[in-house]
Amino acid sequence: MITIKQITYALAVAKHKHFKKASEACHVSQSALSTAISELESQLKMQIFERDNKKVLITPVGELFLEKALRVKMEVDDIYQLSKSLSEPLSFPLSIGVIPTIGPYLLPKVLPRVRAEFPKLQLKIVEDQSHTLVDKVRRGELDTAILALPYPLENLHAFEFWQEDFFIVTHQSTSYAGMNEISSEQLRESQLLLLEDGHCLKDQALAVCSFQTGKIDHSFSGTSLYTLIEMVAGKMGQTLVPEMALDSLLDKNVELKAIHLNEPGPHRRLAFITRLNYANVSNIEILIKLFKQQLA
Amino acid sequence: MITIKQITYALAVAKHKHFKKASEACHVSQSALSTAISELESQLKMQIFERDNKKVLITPVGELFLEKALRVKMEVDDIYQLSKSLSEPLSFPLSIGVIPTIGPYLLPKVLPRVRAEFPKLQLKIVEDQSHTLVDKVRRGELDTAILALPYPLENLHAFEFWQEDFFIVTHQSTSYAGMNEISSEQLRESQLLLLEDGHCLKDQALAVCSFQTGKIDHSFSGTSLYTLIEMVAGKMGQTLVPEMALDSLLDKNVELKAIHLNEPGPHRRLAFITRLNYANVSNIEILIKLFKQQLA
DNA sequence: TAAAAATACTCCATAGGTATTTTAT
DNA sequence: ATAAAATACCTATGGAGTATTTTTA
Repeated sequence: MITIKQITYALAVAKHKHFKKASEACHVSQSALSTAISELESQLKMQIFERDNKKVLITPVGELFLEKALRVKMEVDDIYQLSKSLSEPLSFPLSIGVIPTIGPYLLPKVLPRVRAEFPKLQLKIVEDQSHTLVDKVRRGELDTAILALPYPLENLHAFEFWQEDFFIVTHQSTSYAGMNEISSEQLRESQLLLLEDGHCLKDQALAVCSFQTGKIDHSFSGTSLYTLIEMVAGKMGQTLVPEMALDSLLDKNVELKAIHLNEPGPHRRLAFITRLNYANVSNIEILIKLFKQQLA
Repeated sequence: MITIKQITYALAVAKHKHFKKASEACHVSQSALSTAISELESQLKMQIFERDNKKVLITPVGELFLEKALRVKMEVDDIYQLSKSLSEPLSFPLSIGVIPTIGPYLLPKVLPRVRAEFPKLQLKIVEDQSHTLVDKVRRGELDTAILALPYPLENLHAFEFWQEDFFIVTHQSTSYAGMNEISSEQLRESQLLLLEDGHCLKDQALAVCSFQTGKIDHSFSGTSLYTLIEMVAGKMGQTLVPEMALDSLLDKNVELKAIHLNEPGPHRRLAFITRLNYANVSNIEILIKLFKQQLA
């Protein structure tokens, strides 16, 4: 099997038309280069160079060989180039999954900064529900995904980077509207509007308001937080949204009021998940650092 | 420096998604392949595969690497292909120089056969005078050249393949026209028409008719045998042509007569010349065999 | 005779093999 | 417990160096 080294040496000889000069350019002895070329020629059963003590000529087949050899060399150089560019962090494609109750609110806050800091980074964002994202991460279709915990994760790493409380969004006309804090207990009698099945936010909301099962009208489950907010504006009940979503959801609905849900502990924790042996944890860590800075 | 072997192994792993199967495909042990991949990854400072005891995944950078690696592999395969095709003789480009007093008469006789026998052969034919061709062969611009000997050749191989006599072409109206043989002595009084300086045929003709110098009118030197024949047809004198040129020169000039020049020994010997260390002498020998068959 | 490539010879790095260990399911 | 990759360890090949020889212009 021929080697890249042989090819490199052959190209040097072709360039310098001189074995000694070529060997110096390759930082090896004349002997080493000479035997490498001989070996190459005998392996390929072709004479690439015609040489005597005065000149080095390239044979017609040598010309053909060198043409191909040069292309090999360039491709190999490309590989080294790739390797080098990777020593710079986040300079290669990264695919990130994100759930619908995080993506639209988190990414606009953080991605501009990411793009500014790592202009070479090619980001592929996939929005889907947690279970789909977990599958994709497991199968290697995604490098990582941003989920809201608690969520059952087996054999995956979770890199938590943020935590937040829930807020109850209600209409100004309800009796809750004057409150600044509310407990789940106080919501016992209210109509809670939730996302449809599959959204982890629904399960997390139910977990926080564990008493609620009877009071939830599943016929009103929404497909996104925006639709839920529209329903709240239509006085059909209350809903529960994560803190980071408040700004974009409420900015033009002046008749709506967000009330902090006063329950012990954070309600959801945001985390990057990866396979246990994912290659570029360091990049995730860099992203997390940036995310924290932007969210603060 | 990474090796083609490492690249081959990596491509096999990417294909089989399994180290053991890949190692079998490469006819090496799992251990050898495993260490080769590790070494490749550490040299490139990138993780190409993510592996555990159940699965092998390709990392995003691995994907980039493998893309380039595949191109390298294909180019290298091309080189092996080239090597293989060379084991078939005359399957690669060959440049041949030929002098004007040989080319137009010899090549139409032999090249059709050559093309039939070696359809892959790409022939580049250069027509020029001997001294130019010798230079080009020496500099490696031509693989070989077909010359007429005697000709001074230093440090070149001559592969003689044919020899022929000269004929005197004269007009039917001259006193020579009835003869079948003629000696140079009998030409002493005739007006010889020769090619201009630089054509070896002129020198060879002079050598055969060594006495002639006084009787040659250099103001009539021609640029090709065809022009000389036209001058003979115009009754301006006689000329001397090699045997192989007779057919095409005389076929429509019924008023001309060719007379064998009766001098001891062949008048010119045709030979391929090459550099002493030319790579593909075997191909020249194959050509010579074909040429002889076709000329006989 | 001189300049250049080839060769002889030695040494060391490394590729490859077998056997074993580690690891995660 | 099992399947798979990693590792330890040994061997042998081959690549690289220095010194020398061959070659031919």
